[in-house]
Amino acid sequence: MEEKWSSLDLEEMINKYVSKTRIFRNREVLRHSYTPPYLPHREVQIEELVRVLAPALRGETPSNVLVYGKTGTGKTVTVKFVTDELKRIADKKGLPMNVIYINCELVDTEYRVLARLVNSFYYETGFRVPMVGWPTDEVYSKLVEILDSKRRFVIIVLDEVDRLVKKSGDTILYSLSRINYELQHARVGVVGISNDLRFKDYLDARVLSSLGEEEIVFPPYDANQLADILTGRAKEAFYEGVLEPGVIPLCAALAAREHGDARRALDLLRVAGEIAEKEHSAKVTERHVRLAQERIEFDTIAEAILTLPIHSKLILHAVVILDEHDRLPANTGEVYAVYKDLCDYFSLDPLTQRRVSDLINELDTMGILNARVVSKGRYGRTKEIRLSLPSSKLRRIYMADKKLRELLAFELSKERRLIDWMS
DNA sequence: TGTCCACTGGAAGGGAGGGCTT
DNA sequence: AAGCCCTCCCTTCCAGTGGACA
Repeated sequence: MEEKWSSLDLEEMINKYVSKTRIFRNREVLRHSYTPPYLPHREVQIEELVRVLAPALRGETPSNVLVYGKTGTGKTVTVKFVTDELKRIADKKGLPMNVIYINCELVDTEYRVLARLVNSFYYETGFRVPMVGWPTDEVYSKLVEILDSKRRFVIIVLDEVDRLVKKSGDTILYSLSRINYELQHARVGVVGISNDLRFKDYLDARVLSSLGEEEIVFPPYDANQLADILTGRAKEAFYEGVLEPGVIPLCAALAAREHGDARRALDLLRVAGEIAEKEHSAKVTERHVRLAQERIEFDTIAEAILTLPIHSKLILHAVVILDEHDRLPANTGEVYAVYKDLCDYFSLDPLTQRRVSDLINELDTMGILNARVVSKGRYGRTKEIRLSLPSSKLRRIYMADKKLRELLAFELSKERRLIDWMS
């Protein structure tokens, strides 16, 4: 084996490896899952949170609290930071405390939240609730039973709780916020984290009175604050002198434009570093940041489109076809007609217009389409549908997917018929 | 001023697909 | 195997509607 390696190959390999590690000292620091030891510009919120939750350490019932702020304002990381610390201190004091973190984007029904809560005690009970199958109230009783099996403090963190409520209503919050009344030995505090500032509007007054006892608002970061955050992380993440001076301000400025999203700022910096690394460049430059910006935008949208269910893909493509025949904005009826043709071509049963109307709304929320309800008076009330990005970009994305590529064949064989239909 | 278009979007419910207990 | 239960995706039905037009 060894004799196959010439010293030249080896030297090249070593150089490659060396140059590969020259940019990043530790790129993990730039991921949003990373909890830094210090959170700049969140001192006020940290103190608020401590004030609300710390009573648990004195053996009192902690208040429930709602945490608001847009994405990337540091809500999750701050809550994790504080609860980790509480847990550490509680452990030191020999006080039994559990912190349970649930992201409601994935766990988005009452049943699943309860099941997840029960299952988080698996290590203690050796018991698991299946992800489906049980009556919901039985899971709840089981939870109460497990919680109350001994004296303890439990902090339940529900991240993206607005999603849960929009999808499944607020009964789960109601039961959780009242759960202390059913417990003899244990005490529960709920921390709800919401991206939606109008979240309270969705809540029943009874839930609001107990869950919204305390509120903490996380304002967006401005460009200077973002720059501070990035500077702190960059020290750890990059080797010295690797970043050109304009890089951090540019990342901060771009992210500040995006409602002060620290997550986006970190992504920009990390991806810029990765691009520089791939180019074997010795430095990360502003050009790399611009490339990173482009790539992140493209990747997000491409990912979303490629994972769409087939009918949504067909609907989207119907709009693309209409666009390429200069037929935008189109209304629901027109999109539906082309969509039905596409289904026909693929030998699929078309969905009803009602359902398609909902899927169009979904594509709109994802930012792929732009659908606005308008009234055309005599000619009815409908949606005005446009693409939110050029069809050429969509085509580039299609090429990455084998099945989607078939969509491109559609026009060739059906073009004449479509043109007939349109005139 | 009323009519009427082309839908919208809520409500209810079906049924397939998952999984439980007995 | 039978009898439940939950979720997801979808259909069916339908009252409601903003505004151009007669």
